[in-house]
Amino acid sequence: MIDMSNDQDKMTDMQNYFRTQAIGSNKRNRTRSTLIDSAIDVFSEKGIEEASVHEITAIAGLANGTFYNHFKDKDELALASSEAIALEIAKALDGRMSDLDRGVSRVVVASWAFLRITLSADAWARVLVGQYLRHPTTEAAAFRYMQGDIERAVAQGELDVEVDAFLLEQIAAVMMAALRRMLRVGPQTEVLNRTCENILRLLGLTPVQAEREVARVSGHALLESLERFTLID
Amino acid sequence: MIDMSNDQDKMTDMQNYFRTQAIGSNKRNRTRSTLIDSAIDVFSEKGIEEASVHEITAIAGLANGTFYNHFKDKDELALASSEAIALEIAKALDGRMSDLDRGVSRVVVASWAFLRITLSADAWARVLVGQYLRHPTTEAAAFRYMQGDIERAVAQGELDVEVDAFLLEQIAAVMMAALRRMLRVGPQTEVLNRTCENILRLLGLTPVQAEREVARVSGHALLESLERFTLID
Amino acid sequence: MIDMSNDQDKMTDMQNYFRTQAIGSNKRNRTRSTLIDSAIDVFSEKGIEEASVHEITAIAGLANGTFYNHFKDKDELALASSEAIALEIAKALDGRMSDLDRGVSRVVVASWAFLRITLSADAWARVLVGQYLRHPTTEAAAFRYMQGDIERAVAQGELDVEVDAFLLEQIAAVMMAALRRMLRVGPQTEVLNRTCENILRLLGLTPVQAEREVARVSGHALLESLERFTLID
Amino acid sequence: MIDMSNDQDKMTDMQNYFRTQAIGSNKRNRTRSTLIDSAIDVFSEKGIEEASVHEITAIAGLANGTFYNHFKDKDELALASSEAIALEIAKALDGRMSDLDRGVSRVVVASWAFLRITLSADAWARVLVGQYLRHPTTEAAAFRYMQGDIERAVAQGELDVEVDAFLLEQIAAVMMAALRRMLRVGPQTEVLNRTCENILRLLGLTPVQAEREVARVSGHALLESLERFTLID
DNA sequence: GATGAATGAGTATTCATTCAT
DNA sequence: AATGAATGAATACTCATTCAT
Repeated sequence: MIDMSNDQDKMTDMQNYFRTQAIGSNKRNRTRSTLIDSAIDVFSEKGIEEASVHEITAIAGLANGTFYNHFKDKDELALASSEAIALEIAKALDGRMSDLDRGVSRVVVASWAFLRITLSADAWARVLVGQYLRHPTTEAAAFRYMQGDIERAVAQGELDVEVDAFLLEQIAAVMMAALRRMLRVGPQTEVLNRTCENILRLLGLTPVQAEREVARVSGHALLESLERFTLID
Repeated sequence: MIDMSNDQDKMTDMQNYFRTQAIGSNKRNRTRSTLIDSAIDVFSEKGIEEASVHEITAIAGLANGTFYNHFKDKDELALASSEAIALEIAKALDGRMSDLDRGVSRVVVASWAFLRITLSADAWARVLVGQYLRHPTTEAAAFRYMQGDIERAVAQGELDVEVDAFLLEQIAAVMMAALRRMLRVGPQTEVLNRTCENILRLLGLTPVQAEREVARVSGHALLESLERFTLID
Repeated sequence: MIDMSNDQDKMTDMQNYFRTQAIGSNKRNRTRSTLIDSAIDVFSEKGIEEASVHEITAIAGLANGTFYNHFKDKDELALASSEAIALEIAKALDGRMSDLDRGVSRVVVASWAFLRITLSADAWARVLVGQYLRHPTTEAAAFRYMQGDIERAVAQGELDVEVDAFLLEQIAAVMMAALRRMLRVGPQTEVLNRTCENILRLLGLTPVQAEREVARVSGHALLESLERFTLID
Repeated sequence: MIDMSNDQDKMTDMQNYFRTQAIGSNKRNRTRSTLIDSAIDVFSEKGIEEASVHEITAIAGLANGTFYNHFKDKDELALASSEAIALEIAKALDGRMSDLDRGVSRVVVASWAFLRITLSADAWARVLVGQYLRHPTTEAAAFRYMQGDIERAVAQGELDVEVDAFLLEQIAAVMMAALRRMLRVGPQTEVLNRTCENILRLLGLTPVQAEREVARVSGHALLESLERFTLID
């Protein structure tokens, strides 16, 4: 599932990611996926606000009007795009973490991997950030999958925290801020680590504990593998 | 616990805040301030994106073209508005905190007060949040005034942390997330306290220390006074 | 001597000239031609500068935005209009002069006819003049078709002249000046003849030769036919 | 009266030409001249159409409203500017040609000098061309001063031509076309000579005679001096 | 006479959306 | 389902002009 080659072909593949996934599906789904691919392309380049339906359909090689057979408006497409991305990432993480039991470690790995994966495909990151900035709470939902791992850690007696919407929003906020920073300055291990530590601090660990947890995981083969992670494999 | 006595008179005052401040200044400044007042009004109601120059000038009681004698475009006005707000808050805090020496306490008070003050004038909060979501880093600069207090705490040996852009961005992110939440659900002491604690955690305190610091300050007369704080007084 | 029977029916026909030509073509072409007809109408009435896109589309019976499906801006439409006119005139002349061999005579007939035809449709003349005044060199290209006839005359040993851009510009200049005059004072045989003579003088004939060449052609059936020339016939 | 130095200082001088001329005049005249200088500056750079009153007054170092104390609108200023230029050139020529008696030679020298002088100050040329393209007949009046020389030549029996408005317009047209060309490609002796010959051809000389007349004058000290002509001296 | 802030009519241009084909 | 021409509301922005100071 892991692919070490980051060559240009992969980039091309990323631009057709969902369309490729939809091969074999019915025509409606294929067209829909083509639109999402184009949307991610345009959204990431010009921002969601500045993107026009016309440009998206043009890049998709479809007619203007076709868009409206699939989406009510640009907002719906933006939502669908970011959800498709979030789902894809969640699926990838789920597969990889299946044999990881400790809730705290799962939180660290998931956070680290989320940031890392997203940045491997920075068009995806831009869309997630863009959608978050437009509708912070809607998008914070993208992190709700982490809720399960946090609650697992609570049940395991490793975290003492009330898991509520406010907490998830705070976690989403620091992750998104980290993502924005790395979209500007490029991926940085230090930022990845500090962000994970900050999340653990928000979850009630002391700085020392947080650092230890991140260190504990950072030698893990899983994260190593993610260093060269791309979603296409 | 929180005083929400935002009677209409106060609201009216807030809507003319900068114009009132500019009385006695020259005509150019008065008009400019009038535009900022209107902009805050419209921005907070419909969002910066959806606001039209036409509506802003109409509410200001000015001609459309007058806008362009003062601002290049809507972006410049949005920036000017949020900067005017941030400056005003900074000034208010500075005055009140002049006899508070402990850096950590200053950070808590400032954070608490920032959230509290902003919410007393929720139009201001909406503009700050709106501008933050459009230009997160530009606006994060609004929090840079906190940098001094953090560094004071470091110098006093109470914090052990490297104060860099990443840290300030993370703090801004949690504050803004808290602000957004309270703009939705209304001001809540719990959110104010938890947000302050989170900031202290990001600054390297343990959860226990953070809670103690917030508790220590929360009985303080200064915060009490802020309970009924409005900027016009 | 000149037939000015430009009855209203003819005028009406001229106002729909290109639209009429495009009947049978696809919708896109028909709309485009409709816009050109309207543009010629408005341009000739108020000048290219003063014409507004709004007015053009209103007269065309189309929506404002439709314009931008066909032309980037007013300049592009002005260019398209004058080119359509020039092409149409060139086609009309080409057909009529097919059995005229002498280069010099062709130059005279073409010049005379160009001025004459244009004036039969003075809206066309106004557009050509207007576009010429905005972009003299671009529009001078409209006269480049005359280059072939001049070179033919040179090959026939009747003219001794170097045909270069400067020469064509000078010829265009005198023709356009003549056109402007007649747009003010109405068509005049004397102006037509003197302009043709001037062109021949610029081409190197002596005044006597020039006069003789014009006289030689002026009894010609072709010119007679042009006396009552309108493009719809 | 002739100045051989074309250094940058002279350029600066040209930009203040009329203001400098007006030193010693009353304030109203000085302000008016300052406006004309600025107008020539802006008109020549962006074209008359694209120039704004605001920009002209800004460059003049005057307030917006001051403009309207001196001119009704931009058109009036454009006219005043081109007339001021034409008058200045006419004055310069008049002085230099006072001892030249032959009408034909005066026409050649005046034409040659007009083109040459204008190009020495190409901002002037741009304004004259710009104004000509907006109002061809108004500006053609600038050439009416040549009428006297032509009539002198007729009286001397050297030209056999009827001097009427049409003829003057044709001459103006070829001169302006030549000017436009040289504004594009730079001054060229060949263009100067051919233009003068063309004017003589329009005046009824044969090509051979025209060439001889131009050659006759071209060795003349007066033209030689104009090679390095600048208006400031 | 000069100032320059305010005016507001006027225009270009975009773009989501519709609908006949 | 897909097409793509047409729509027209919406908005930004310019700039000549006025007028109180």
